[in-house]
Amino acid sequence: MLLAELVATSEEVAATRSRKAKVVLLAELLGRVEPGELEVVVSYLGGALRQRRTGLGWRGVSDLPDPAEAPSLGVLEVHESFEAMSQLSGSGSQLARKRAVDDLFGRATAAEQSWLRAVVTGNLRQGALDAVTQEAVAQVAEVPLAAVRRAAMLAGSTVAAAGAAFEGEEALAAIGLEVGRPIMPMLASSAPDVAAAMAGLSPDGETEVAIDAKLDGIRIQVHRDGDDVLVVTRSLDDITGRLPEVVEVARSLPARRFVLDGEALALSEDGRPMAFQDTASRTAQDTAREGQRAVTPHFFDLLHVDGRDLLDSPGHERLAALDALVPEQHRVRRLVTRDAAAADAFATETVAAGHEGVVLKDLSAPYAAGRRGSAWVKVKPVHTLDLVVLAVEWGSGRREGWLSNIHLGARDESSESGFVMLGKTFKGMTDEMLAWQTERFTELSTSPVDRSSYVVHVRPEQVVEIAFDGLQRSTRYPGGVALRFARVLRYRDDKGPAEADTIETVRSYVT
DNA sequence: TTCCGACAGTGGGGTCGCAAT
DNA sequence: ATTGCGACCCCACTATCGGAA
Repeated sequence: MLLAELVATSEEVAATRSRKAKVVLLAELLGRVEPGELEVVVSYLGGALRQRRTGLGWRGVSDLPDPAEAPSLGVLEVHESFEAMSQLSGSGSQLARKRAVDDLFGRATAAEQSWLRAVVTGNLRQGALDAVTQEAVAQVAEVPLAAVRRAAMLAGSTVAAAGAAFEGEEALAAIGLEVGRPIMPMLASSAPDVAAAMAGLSPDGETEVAIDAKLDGIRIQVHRDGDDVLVVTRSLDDITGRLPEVVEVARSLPARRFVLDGEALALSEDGRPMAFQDTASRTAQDTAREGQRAVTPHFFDLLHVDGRDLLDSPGHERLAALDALVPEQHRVRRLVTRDAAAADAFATETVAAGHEGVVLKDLSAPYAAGRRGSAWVKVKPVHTLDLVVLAVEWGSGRREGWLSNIHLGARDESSESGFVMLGKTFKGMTDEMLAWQTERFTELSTSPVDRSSYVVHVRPEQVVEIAFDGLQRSTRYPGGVALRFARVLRYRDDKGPAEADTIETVRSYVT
């Protein structure tokens, strides 16, 4: 199959908003794949290369040769080209990579170049990724969509499930949980507070709900098969070598084969959790450094133990098995209750102990791999500040033409401008707000609003109420701190910049 | 007919290792 | 030794489609 055929389909998919029409287009292309191309094509349709890392990013594809007049590239050729790039390392590899890019992109048409660039940078915006591709696979292979989804979650990717889908429903159904093969982790939706979460999970007030402490670390899935241990992250990246303490704990547990779900966290000497940045630093290092705190596992679910699959078992059964396997010190703190007040008190204690929040769980629900269902609901405390907009950036994609991402500052008398920047945010804005702020910041602009620069500076006059999860150390911003997960709640026209919060107030939020 | 679950898109902060300078 | 880049960790929120109620 020619890359041009795939790119043409991608363009058609992007051109329609109907998801059903996208599925039809993708299915039509999938129906034309040759044997041996299936995995590459499925991956490309979903907007991803088959290589996990190529060493190429936005910079690596920012300076391209002139495009070819006519299409000639085959999808397998493209795959092999990226495969060769992914193998490059060591001195001179950047030059070799640059040559490979020039060669590949020089043989691509203009349309193919922009598609390749989008896929390399992970920015293929065609309104269809994994889920829509799965629908197309199900349609062409004439198997139930639910079976494709389940296989994809258990095999860890849609590509892995696609081959089985074309072999038929039986091959698809044969894909189960295998110890040693990562599955997509179950995710949580969110609620504004514990009461709302309880109301959703126990509407009658009679149903018991599990409440777990939500630890602010790295999600881990731990497989053990005899002496072999595998530790993977949320995106199924293998980090076994970086977490020897976790491997040790896994080997110490009284079972031979199991799959655990949990969170890895660095604790300080007093047992309180360290800042997320410290856990992240430790888990990102290839080898431990001298004098560094260990990262310890805290498990909250058990998916398999010694031949017993628990994925489809209700939560209370999985938790019972978890409690039997894992000692308390390596389990997440948990309360089971039907009492909303008790749940709320547990959440308050948990946050006071330095944790991120809580996750409330439906005890009758199975482990829904890869889904962000309503069975798990997270609740985190939210802080707010009134900050001043210092600049705005032009948006992209559906925000093209709108001033979107705003720069946030707190009052700071010691600084020359009177404000110190704490971060940016594009979150929480409705289309109506985007339209309003585009006009408002055009009025306030002190630099050209003509797109010659993507940042537009404004007079520091507009106050905005910002929600955020906490502070983090920053080397990027002059105040030494940055907001974590900042989002807009509303613009405040009842407050002037002189009434905005100060950097001292900001610093009073303990991280 | 209305409601709501699931997706995709739009980007934020940080950390590390590596290659080039 | 520094710097820029790529890859990964954490992620919130809105708009939209299409099936469920």
